[in-house]
Amino acid sequence: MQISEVAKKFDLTTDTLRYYEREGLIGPIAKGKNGIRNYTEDDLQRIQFVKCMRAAGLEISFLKRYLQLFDEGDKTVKERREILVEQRKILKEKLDAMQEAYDRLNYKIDLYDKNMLDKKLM
Amino acid sequence: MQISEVAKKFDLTTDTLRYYEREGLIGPIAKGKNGIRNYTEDDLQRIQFVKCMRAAGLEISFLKRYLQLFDEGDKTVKERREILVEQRKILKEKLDAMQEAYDRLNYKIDLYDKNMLDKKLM
DNA sequence: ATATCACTTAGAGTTTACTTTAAGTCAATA
DNA sequence: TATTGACTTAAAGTAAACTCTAAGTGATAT
Repeated sequence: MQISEVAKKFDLTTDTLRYYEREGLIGPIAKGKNGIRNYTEDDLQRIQFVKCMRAAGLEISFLKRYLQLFDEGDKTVKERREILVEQRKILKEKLDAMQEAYDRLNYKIDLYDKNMLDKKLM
Repeated sequence: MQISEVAKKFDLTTDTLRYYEREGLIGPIAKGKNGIRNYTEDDLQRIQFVKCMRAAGLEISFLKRYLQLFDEGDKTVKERREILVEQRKILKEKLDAMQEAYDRLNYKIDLYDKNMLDKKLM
C-alpha cells in the first residue's frame, strides 16, 4: 500500500508517516525500485498502534524506545513490560485529571442551564 | 498571598503564574507599592480552575477567551455556555481515545504477564 | 554596610511534534 | 513531447506552552 493510501486510511498526513519512520517508530518501510514506499500489513498494524497511543498523548520518545525493544526480540520482554506499566500509570493519572475537568465542565454547563451562575464566582 | 506561595500551593512555577497573567488568563493581580503581586482568594479560585482545565489539555487560547468573557459580565453568558459545550465535546473525544489506549495497554500488559506474546504481532 | 533573598521586567530560548519548503525523480496522460 | 501528479529527500520553519536569562529593586539578616 502506498503512502497516500495509508495516510488516508489512518487520517494522518504523508509527512507524519515519513516523520514517524525517520524517528524509528515504524519501518524502515520497504521501497520499490523507484524508491516509493510500499507498506505491508505488519506496517499498518504498527501504525495503528502508534496512532492509538499518540492520540492518548504518549510521547514519541516512549514509543520509539518501546518499538525498538520490540524489534530486538524476546530478550527485551521484561523491559518492555516495565515500560508499558510505567506508561499506563502516566496515562491513568491523565485520565483521572481529564475526568475531573470533564465533570467540572458538566457541572458548570448545568449551572448555566439553570441560571444559577450568580451563586458561583468561577 | 505572594507568588511563590501560590506557586507552591498549586504546584506551578512562578514563571507559569506570570505567564498566565501576561496571557490574560488570570489577574491583573494587585501589587503592593513595591511592585510585588498579592493574590486574593478570588485569584486563587481562578488559578485552580485554570490548572484543572490545563491538566485536561484545554488550550490557553480557549481559557483566555472564556475568562475574558467571564470578566465582561452577564451579557456574555450565552457565548460562554457555547464555548463550554464545545470544549466539553473536544474533551470527551480525548477521554474516549485515552480510555481506548488505556484498555489496550492493560490488555498488552496482561499478555506479557501470561507469556502469550508469541500470538500477537503488536 | 554588605550580602542574601524574594521579588520585578522584557525578551530570548527550549521542547515536542509535526509541517513546510525546495529541489528533484518517475510514470502516465493530453 | 510536455505537463500533471504522486512520490522522494534533507533541512528549515512553525505553534503551543512554557522556561530561562539578564538586569534590576527592595527588605531583612550579619
